[in-house]
Amino acid sequence: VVKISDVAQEAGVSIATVSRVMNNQPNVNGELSKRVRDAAGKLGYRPNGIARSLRTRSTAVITLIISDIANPFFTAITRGVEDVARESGYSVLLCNADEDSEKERIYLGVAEQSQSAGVILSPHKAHSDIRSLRAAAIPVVVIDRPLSGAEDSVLVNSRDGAQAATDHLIDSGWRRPALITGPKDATTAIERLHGYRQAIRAHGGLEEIFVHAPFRQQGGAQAAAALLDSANPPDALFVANAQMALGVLDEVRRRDLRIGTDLGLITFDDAPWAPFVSPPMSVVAQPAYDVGVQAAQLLLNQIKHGVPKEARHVTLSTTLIVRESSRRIRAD
Amino acid sequence: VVKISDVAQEAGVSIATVSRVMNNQPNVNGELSKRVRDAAGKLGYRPNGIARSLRTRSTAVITLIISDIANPFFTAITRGVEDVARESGYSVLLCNADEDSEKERIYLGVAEQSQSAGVILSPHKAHSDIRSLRAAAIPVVVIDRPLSGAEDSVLVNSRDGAQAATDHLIDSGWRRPALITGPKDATTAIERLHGYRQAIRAHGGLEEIFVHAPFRQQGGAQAAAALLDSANPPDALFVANAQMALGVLDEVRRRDLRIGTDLGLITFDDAPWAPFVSPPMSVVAQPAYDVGVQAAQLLLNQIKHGVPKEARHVTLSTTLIVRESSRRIRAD
DNA sequence: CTGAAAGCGCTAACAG
DNA sequence: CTGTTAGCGCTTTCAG
Repeated sequence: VVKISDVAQEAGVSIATVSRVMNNQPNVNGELSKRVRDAAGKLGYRPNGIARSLRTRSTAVITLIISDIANPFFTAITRGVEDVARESGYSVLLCNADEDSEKERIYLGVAEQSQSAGVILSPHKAHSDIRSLRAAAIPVVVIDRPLSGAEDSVLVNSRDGAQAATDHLIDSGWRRPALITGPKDATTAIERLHGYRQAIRAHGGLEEIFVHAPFRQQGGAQAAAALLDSANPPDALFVANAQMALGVLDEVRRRDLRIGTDLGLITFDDAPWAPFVSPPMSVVAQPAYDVGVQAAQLLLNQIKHGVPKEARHVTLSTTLIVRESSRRIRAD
Repeated sequence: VVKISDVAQEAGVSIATVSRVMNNQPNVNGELSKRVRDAAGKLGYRPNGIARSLRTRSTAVITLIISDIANPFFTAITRGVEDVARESGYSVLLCNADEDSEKERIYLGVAEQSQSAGVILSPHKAHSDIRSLRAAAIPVVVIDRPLSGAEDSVLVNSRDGAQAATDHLIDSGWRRPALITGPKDATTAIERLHGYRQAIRAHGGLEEIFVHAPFRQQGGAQAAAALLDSANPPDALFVANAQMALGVLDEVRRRDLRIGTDLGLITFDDAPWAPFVSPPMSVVAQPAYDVGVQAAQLLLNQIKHGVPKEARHVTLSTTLIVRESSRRIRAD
């Protein structure tokens, strides 16, 4: 592998000069500069980023740790952070924690040890351990699920969205709307539950029916099965994310239930396929791309101006998109 | 930040000893070892991975560069890679080249400069430049689209899959099946075109109808529009990936076409939503997870035993899954 | 404007 | 079994 001293020798200058031209610093004689570039080109010199990082204690990459790469919500976020990161010359390294605290811990470790310029984290559980990043003075912004509150965050108001969805189900004439939400220890799952409850309580005489399940297709399927098999099954389902919704759809089909007459359905997240399933799925859409954009901006800001003493929190809103799965069509 | 010498001082030993215990090397007195661990714990010492890498010229991370994070084919691959990488103690850094040669180039650069243990690449175009990785002696395996052939690869036989899909369309009674494939410079797009052509030619008297478009939802929509607006429109569509299929579905709906009577439809990739759209989508499924698994195994093998003189190529097969979108229902 | 030299934090001979 | 020491490849004062 060719290194800086090789180039220096080839060009007949010192390594300091090579370093200067490679970093486009001013104060270099034009002719020398050319000689260095030629030498570098000829030798195929590629600066060693590791060595540079060790010296400068910095890199131009930001680490994005998401909960589940198969979830369209997170992929949309990813695009958002990539778009703004790139504008500022940063690359983004994506880590898929896969709803697993252990994987998350590992990736947090590599982010730290690889001297990431900053990390955007969607914490798996409320007690993800960010301390080592703070100790290493690495900027952090938290997305989707809040952490201690001491760090910048961009969240979306799940609760209101859930309430709106539940209200909509009730207003559409469904009498026993149930909620399939995520695990008990996921903040978003709990927030969605709160919103659902508020709506149920606001209307009188309705029963709260809900079940916790993993934020996965399987989880949705099993939860739906449990609910539908119960003695007094719900007549409508509000599902807490798109992945689970797919599982629910599977279970619904297996039972030959007709959505719209036998069962109402609405889900969180406007997945790309939502308009095309049968019938078109009503959803409460999260501004995922925007979450990514704002998180990246917050992070870049920290990278430039240092970690702020006062954490900034931005909260985005959902929007209810009514298609057909939630409408009630009288069978009679 | 606390470094190795701080720990050494605290524990009253040399930095070499600290290094040894941190790396679980044998030949360390039990008592000293304990003292070091205590000191490290007390001080909150975290080894600096950058420095370590600089010294050892290696890391335990493998870089996976995919073409499009929103494409379920690639997310499935990702899982496969992660599962086997993790078993061997490697982390995987995911880079979304986003069907953009420039982004790909940048990520290739960070993989090299960050001394990645190896990279798995889904090349955007057939002439992606891998040379710097080879120069840096970084193991590479190529997936999905072939490169020069001089590197390990795991591909799937698109051509046969495409042929099978087209045959199926014809056998189902469609008379003017058209293909919507990817860009001209994408190998997979071309392979699928070849397969389509083979099928069309094998049956006599059929016209070849195809259009190239970006491997995106938008691309699918525009291609479908163009085809459907043409003087002599096709009666069936074979779409080259799941993303595009969503766009086609959109266009079909806009025109109020009934799939199954007005139009036959089949697509590459068994996306999670494929069974749930209306009507359930026939697909030719690629063994995506398996592609990831095999690629990771090949890579790990290279990392352990060095780059083989003879490149190994594995080719996986597709499987045709007939659901309803491709069946022809006589309107009369 | 250019070069010499001092490290960044860590590992790995090499002695002891 | 433990410590000393020489770098990994680069950036950056500090002199000249």
